[in-house]
Amino acid sequence: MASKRSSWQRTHTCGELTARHEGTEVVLNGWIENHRHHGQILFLDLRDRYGVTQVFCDQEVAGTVSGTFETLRRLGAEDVLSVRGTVRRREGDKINKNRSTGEIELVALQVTVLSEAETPPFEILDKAEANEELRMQYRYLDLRRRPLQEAMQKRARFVTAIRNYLQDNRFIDIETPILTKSTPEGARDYLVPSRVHPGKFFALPQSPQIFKQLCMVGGLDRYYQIARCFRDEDLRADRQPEFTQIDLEMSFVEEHDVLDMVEGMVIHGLREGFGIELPQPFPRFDFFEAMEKYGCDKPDLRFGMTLIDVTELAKKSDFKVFATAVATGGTVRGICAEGAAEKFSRKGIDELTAFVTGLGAKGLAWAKVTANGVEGSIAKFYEGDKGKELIAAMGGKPGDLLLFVADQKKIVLKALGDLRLKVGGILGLRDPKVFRCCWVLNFPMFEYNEDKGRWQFAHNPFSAPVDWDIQDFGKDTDQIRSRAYDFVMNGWELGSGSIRIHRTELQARVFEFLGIGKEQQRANFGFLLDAYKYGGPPHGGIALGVDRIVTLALGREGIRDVIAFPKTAMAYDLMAEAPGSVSAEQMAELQIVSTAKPQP
RNA sequence: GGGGGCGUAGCUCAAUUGGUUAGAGUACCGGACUGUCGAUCCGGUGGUUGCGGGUUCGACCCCCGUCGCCCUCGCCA
Repeated sequence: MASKRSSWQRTHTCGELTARHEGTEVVLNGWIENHRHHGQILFLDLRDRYGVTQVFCDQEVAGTVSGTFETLRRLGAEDVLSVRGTVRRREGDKINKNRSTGEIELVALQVTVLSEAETPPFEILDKAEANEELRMQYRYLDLRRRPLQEAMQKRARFVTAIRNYLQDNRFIDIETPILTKSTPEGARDYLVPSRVHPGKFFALPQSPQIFKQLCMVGGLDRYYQIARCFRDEDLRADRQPEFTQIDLEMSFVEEHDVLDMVEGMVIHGLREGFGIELPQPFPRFDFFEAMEKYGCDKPDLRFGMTLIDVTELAKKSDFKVFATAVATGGTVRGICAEGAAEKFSRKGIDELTAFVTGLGAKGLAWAKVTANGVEGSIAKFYEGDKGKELIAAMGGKPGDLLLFVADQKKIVLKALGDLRLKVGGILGLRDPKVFRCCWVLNFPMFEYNEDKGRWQFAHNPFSAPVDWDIQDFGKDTDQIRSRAYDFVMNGWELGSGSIRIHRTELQARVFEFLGIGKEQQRANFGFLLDAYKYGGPPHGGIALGVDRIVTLALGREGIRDVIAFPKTAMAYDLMAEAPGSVSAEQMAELQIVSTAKPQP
């Protein structure tokens, strides 16, 4: 092995040399991170993926090849270097305690300049000082920064752990088409023109959904894929036009089979990938339960402060706002912020009030719990026993802050759900180093689209209803539940799945109910409906967003921070300058004409 | 598609609210320096103030348009 190594090639990495290598002769390769010149001696910090090692050079050291000092003297940041030298132990205050390699340095004997670098457009520092636009344009330089290196390494470790777990559980890694068919439901598709079928287009998959279900019909029994998905919608900090899912599907299962399997997978993946230990089991909430307790369908379980219904108490209240809300069919609910009375001044509460009114609430009623009762905006309506009754209902104790919203239920849940997160954030209860997972089950099957004036899928066209034998989807439509579930961590929706409809007849009736006619069914999903005619097994699965999981696990700002080559919010690749123009010949070959106005 | 923020030296920012030669730190270049570790000290190079137009005696600053980046609502079955 050693004989195959060229003289300039590294024997060690920049992260592994320690005091036990003292006296050995080694070769390191890496980038110059920093250089410090002192006349007769100089120091360099040499960086690679594994760490940073200080290189020392003295004009007069025995064994130094002539010219070594002069070469190092003229080099600068980001030049790529091979250094042969001797490992020397550092003593006393020469030790750098901030580095794993800080107890040694490499005394340079001979150097080879592997590549000289122009002054980079921004400095390669752990803390990103250059703006993100510039860093995306020179992403290959940004990738040299330790936070990105860490993200890429841990992401890979996480994905590998997931693969191992699924492999060990008899899942088969199956590739599904990237060139597939557009379906009008759901997100906007990315399209690819076909040359040999002029005027026809492939679509890039929004997810491998249909194909994984066909894998079940195909008897593959347990499928998984680390799958790239594409959606042409406007972007956010947590959305990219292409993103990665852990996609899986299982045959002959019920909800708990999928949930148990995925729970084990997530625990294994976060442990192996990031050293995170998740508390088990993950609580499982019914959709309506989650809405009632947390005011949202993706509860952040890092703290309590659940929504409490005080409608019964409000009914008999002298406080008109409460009484009126109840009398007009509304509800009154509140949250109890433990020990928060001191932390919110009148001005602070005014800000919370502005926050909830911005969400559609008419106002925010508040009360600080004291030893004697309550004080605050509603105190005069809650003197004596009434106040004690309210405090008891809210589970309050002296020093707590009670916040109430009275309105129609939908508004109350939204306002308090968001307020809970905001107050929790202000009180420091949303620690990014704490991780709490849960499941939300039995989502409504349909939701009413006001604009289009019709019902549509709330989740996924293939999710089975809780009641297999349901006959009429038009009756109490908003009460119909599907066997859909979401995986949630720290208030982020990280995965979504369901038990599927595996019977042609039921699937056809769901489509019909939504006004998707026979012809359209055939055109869009014909092959899936056909497949079920030939024996589709009961099955279900889930897809989890890899980018979001990694972002959360590493405590990063957005998913761009864990994607090697991300795009901007305008779905543009600043580095590759994609999308770009194509030649008239290419357009002609595809029989495509652009109607876009030429850009100056 | 709507709302908000930002755009000044390679990079990060400032410029007394419209005033005369647009500054600082850092990077870079040169010099000094035998123990630094974001070295220090001395000196130097570096500007189409995103772009186009307008108002004004005078514009980084005000107005209109435009481009780009970020956040957000809509959207994302």
